[in-house]
Amino acid sequence: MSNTLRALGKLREMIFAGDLPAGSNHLETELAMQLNMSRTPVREALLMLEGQGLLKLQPRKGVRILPISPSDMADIYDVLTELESLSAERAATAGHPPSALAPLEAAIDDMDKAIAAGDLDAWSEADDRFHKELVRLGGNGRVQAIVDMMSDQVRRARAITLALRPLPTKSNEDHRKVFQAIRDGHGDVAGQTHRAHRRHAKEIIVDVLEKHRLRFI
Amino acid sequence: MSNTLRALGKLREMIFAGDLPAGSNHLETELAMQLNMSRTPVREALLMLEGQGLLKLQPRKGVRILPISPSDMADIYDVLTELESLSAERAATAGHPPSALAPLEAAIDDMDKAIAAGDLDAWSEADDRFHKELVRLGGNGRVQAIVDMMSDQVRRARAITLALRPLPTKSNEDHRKVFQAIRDGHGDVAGQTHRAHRRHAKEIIVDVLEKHRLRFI
DNA sequence: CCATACATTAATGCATGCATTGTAAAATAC
DNA sequence: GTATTTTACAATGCATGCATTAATGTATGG
Repeated sequence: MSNTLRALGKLREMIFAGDLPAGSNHLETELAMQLNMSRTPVREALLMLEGQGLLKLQPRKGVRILPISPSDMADIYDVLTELESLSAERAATAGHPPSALAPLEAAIDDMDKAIAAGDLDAWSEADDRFHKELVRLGGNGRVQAIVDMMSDQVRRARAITLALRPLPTKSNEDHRKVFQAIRDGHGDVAGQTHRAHRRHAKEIIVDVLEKHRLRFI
Repeated sequence: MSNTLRALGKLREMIFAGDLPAGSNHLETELAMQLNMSRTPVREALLMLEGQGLLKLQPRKGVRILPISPSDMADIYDVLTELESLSAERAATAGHPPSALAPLEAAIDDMDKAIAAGDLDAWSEADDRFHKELVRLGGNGRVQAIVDMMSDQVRRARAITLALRPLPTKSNEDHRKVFQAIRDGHGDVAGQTHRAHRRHAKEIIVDVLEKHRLRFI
């Protein structure tokens, strides 16, 4: 495995773990020291991460880890809403055999269990799985790539927002409705239900972020 | 201006101009020679272009310019459809002053003129302008970035498809309907009209690509 | 004659060093 | 004391060179 890829992974971890907090600046040389390699592979990794919107290379000022404002989060949620809803619609009309939908249902079941147990981490993991599986079933590779990228950004915010908002006990009813629509081949229903669900979730998240003045995440 | 950015621009031009045809492979060293700079900035530009989905770095085989299959084009159109329709909806409810909508209407007028004159290039340019302006009015920066990226890929295909399909004389009626809905603040109408318009356009393009067996673009 | 193993070649991954340039600090003038 | 100019420093952009490694061709054995 190449050093560039190692640097890419490590830097992502460091960003998500908060070792490189949003808004902070870091010099290429320092990062290379920390990662124990030369500047070249680090620089290459940084260019990729810049393309993914996680940071910005600012000559002579170091790389700036980009903060996510409530308005950014609203933009991201809007993109996710549309692309996931499209995926739900396509998943419903793609003619997937019932067995292909099992992972989706499993994710919903796991969310129910996590809610019953009050386990935020488990819920969060199962929710990720649900959305990822939904998009996979949609069958559009570009949608998957975009959603993956945006989900990364949301994940940075969720660690904070999860603790600040009520456990989403009701949201799983929506997930189940979407699942049933997909299973029954009702594309329009699947898409519209998911869109409504997501637009509602967006309101809640953005509200939380604004109330707590969480400008930096 | 940095060599990396120059390389980025030049390589893009070369791809769109067909100097680097889809499916072809090129060595870093050769590209560096052609661009009259060292491998480092070329390599950095190539990494960015890889992130944008225009090519793939294949160790020991050179960079491969990615072809776009009809199925790829279908995927891209689906993404554009959803994100542009969202933009139309948001543009309608954003409370833009009428003056802000002038460029949009101008683009539509120019398309009418181009159709009347049978000028394919002028129509293509005005159509680009319409879509770009629509997304700008939608006010979501991430949507703009994604649409820009995907539009690049469509542009590679259009040079071919434009000559193969009938002049889209009817499509401008749809554009005008979308414009009116935005002007009148009817978000739902704007979004749904644009979505229907785009889904129709997708069918035509994908049909053309498949009929002509245009696997590589 | 075919398959497998080895050798050769060349492209890439990466380290390193240097020139450029932006920034900040210091000094000078007002 | 403040503002402006100059100077010095240091981070980056990029060229270069080397080691690694994969692909191709060759040779040998079955």
